[in-house]
Amino acid sequence: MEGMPTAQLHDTMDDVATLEDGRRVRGDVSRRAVMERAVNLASVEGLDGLSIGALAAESAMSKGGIVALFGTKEQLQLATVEAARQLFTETVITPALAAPAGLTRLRTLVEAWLDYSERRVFQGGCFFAAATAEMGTKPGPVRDAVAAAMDDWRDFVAGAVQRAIDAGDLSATVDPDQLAFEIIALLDGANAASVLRDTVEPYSRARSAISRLLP
Amino acid sequence: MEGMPTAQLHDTMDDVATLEDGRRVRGDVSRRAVMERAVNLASVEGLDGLSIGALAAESAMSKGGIVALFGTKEQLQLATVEAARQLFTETVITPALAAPAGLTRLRTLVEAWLDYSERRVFQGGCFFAAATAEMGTKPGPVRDAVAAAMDDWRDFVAGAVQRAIDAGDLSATVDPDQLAFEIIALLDGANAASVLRDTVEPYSRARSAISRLLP
DNA sequence: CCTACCGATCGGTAGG
DNA sequence: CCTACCGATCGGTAGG
Repeated sequence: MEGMPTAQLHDTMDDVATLEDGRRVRGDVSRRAVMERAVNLASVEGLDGLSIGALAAESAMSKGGIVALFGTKEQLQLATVEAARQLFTETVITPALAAPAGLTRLRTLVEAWLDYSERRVFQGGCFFAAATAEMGTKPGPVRDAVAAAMDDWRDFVAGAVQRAIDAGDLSATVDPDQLAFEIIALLDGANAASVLRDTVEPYSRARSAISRLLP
Repeated sequence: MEGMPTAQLHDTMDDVATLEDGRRVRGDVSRRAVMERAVNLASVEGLDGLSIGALAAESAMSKGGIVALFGTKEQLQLATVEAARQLFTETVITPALAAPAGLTRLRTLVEAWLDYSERRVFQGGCFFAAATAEMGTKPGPVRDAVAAAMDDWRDFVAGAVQRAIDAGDLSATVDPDQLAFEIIALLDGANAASVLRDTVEPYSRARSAISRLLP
């Protein structure tokens, strides 16, 4: 490992499969296994509540091992946000992109999101709703990473609306950013109410409100 | 508002020290001074991030002093939720009750809430939005207290919608619980986006969406 | 990846 | 309300 800023490189590279000394490869496998726990722990305890010691215990690993894999706590938090972003993309974005652009894609997107929240893909409900509330008031790289992920998500929804307008499915008078704001607010409202009260009823309310917006 | 706590009456009293149980009176004064800090600390750091030591430092008091005033950390958290509830009521509910029942009251309620969030009555934005996201996944008395406060709020909004229906301002086909859900989701969505990105633009989006719902 | 250890802070108690 | 103190846990380092 001498001279190689391993932890930094890993932040931007997932698949470093073949290396001569083998340690990097095992590191990647370990990283992925630990990340699965980290992402769920953080969705319940928060990104600040995600402690190195607790993560080590849940991963059957020593604290030193976690530190060796991820570096500082802030680097661990950033890796966790990135892992959550990837899981969110696979679960929500990918199914929507498989549907034809227009109203069909928008409806698929909404259903995929509601399903993602209701199925508790993250143990504590939507990871990013929790991270937004927690980090919104705490300036720094972690907040910036969460904000960037939320910007991407909002832009994706607004883009899907624009495509629906282009396809003639929605009126040209619709403001994509405005509609995206409303859809996201209703989705997040359902997630928050469902997690707090442990009911699925809010998902019906969100579905009903959004279907009025997407005629 | 009949159940006004006696603590608030001391505000206008000059000579509290002359009461026979002098320690209790000084305790009440201290409690309210500390609570002002606690509520803001918790809105930024979260209810779990609200530590006895940090609160003591911000209050120019010893840790032992905080413990003597509030007891365990859980009791401190419960007192903080209750103090936040009172401040929310004064800031949002009271102005709405001063307006005539019906659409006018509903619009006043929405404006009071948006103003409450934008003015950062709590340092970290809406206290209850943060508390909902944080405690929703952590069963216990504190989560129950947050959920009860949110239930009261939702019922109040739904009640205001029902009054507007009764007054003939809204169609009798409107479902008060559904409309309350949508209004609250849009308000919370504006709060979350504003805190995360440090913009006021989301408030305009919420205003525009809600005014479509309240014709 | 481990053990062993560091200073700081956590919630809470004892005694005044 | 204070000081003094408790065991546990925090993030992180050293050395292997």
